[in-house]
Amino acid sequence: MSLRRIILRQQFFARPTLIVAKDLLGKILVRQLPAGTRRYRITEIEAYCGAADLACHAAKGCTSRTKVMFGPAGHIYVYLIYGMYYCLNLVTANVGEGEAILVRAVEPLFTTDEWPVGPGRLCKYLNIDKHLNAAKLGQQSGLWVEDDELVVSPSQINVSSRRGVGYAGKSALKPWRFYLKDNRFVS
DNA sequence: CTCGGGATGCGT
DNA sequence: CGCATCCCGAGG
Repeated sequence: MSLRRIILRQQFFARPTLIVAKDLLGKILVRQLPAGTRRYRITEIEAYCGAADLACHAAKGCTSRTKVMFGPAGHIYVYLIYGMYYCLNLVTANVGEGEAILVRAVEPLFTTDEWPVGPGRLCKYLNIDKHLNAAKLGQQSGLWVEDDELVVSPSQINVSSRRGVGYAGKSALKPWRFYLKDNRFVS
């Protein structure tokens, strides 16, 4: 077991989104709340790749909602979906590109009955809502990502099309969902 | 202003 | 498969 807890900095996220996505699998999402600090392994994510990606909110342009995605990497983009669930995204790539990664599922690294699988449930259990929107990952926001030096090789990653984006035409076919093989905390 | 629909989850 | 529930973006 590890344990050098190295916090991933802005530079980690300021790279091509598909690269960041694969590197993010297996990393540790940390949530710091008054009740304590909890750690979760990232097991499932999706890449959303800017204006040309019709499934990406950025395809609608830089609006009051999407401007966070167009801002600097390493920031948090949270939005409300279906009137009841929040989705957690981590901004990637360069300023102006409008790219981000949706965190869909994590594995709790502590004893719990939580089942933070699916973007809505994940936000529910980690107490993530619109107040975190536009914040920067780090101690200040109580949400960050650590590298525990676990190595995830490409052979341990499964790839598929993204969930719930059938409306996005050709973009819906992009193989931009990534999840850990042999991990039951996947949707 | 209205209106259609959504990066979901849960119960049937 | 239907539905809850509300914000967003498009259009008048």
